Amino acid sequence: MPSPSLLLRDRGLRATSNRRQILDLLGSRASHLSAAEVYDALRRTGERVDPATVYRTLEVLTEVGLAHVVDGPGPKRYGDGSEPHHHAVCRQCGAVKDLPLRGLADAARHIEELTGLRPDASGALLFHGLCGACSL
Amino acid sequence: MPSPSLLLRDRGLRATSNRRQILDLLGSRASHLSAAEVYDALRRTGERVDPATVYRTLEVLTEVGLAHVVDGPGPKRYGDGSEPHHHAVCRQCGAVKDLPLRGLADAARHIEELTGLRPDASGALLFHGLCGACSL
DNA sequence: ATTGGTGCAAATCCTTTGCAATAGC
DNA sequence: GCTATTGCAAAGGATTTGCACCAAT
Repeated sequence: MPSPSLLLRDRGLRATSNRRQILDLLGSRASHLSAAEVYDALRRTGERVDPATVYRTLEVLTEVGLAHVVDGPGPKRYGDGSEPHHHAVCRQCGAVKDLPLRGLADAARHIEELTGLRPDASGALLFHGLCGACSL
Repeated sequence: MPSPSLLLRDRGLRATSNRRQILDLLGSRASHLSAAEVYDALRRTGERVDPATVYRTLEVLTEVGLAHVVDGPGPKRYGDGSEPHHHAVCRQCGAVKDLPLRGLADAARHIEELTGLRPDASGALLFHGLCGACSL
């Protein structure tokens, strides 16, 4: 795994402290994080950061493929940009789980043929339902 | 197809003018509509409505299964509550297309076994990508 | 030195909520 | 008549933007 600084510079982005830390954070967490959660986590480490920068950084990381977004109820959630994968999202609390399924690639291709919608590089399929905690 | 009034009363909801019109609107449009679009459409017909009522109505219709929500970039989009189906969402403009695919039900079941996430009655799978207009 | 990034503050977009008035049953 | 539903106004959460300063290359 290349260093955060290299990952950034390879895509024409400056390797600032904020960006390196956010990249680290997304890579180290199993769960997906909202912008607010990223902000809180960075501040807890003593980093001087502004919410606006967190939003801008998450956006630019997503654009260059170092992160990915998952839409759902509440705020958007962000995950790292490593291997493409699919997601399961709780319709109530917005929690996101990764789905390491290859099988769905066929379904995705099928959909592309039908609709002309070009699949994302990042996880293309989203599964909606109620997570364990919310279905009690 | 039962009348809007009946659909509503069967679920314990009062059949108000707003609700009937919103229900009609969702049923008559092929595309999915944002709350703002629903509001505009109603006002154009001369109906006296408030945005807050549109939001409340769309929420309650979704709760009782007469409508369904699709999360994506920008505002939430709402569609009718008829047969369960899947969706394709443009990551850029948020446009929603229906996918009348039965085949994906297998994928959904597979995911449920793996994650314990219980599938929605409404379309459970979301496909993300760029629509024709946005990929130019 | 240049230019991309950042903090700060303000603005915007989308949505929810409290409450008195109204309309469905 | 009782109570769900509405309009209005105000608040709230999430995100974006303008701009002067700062820092990575």
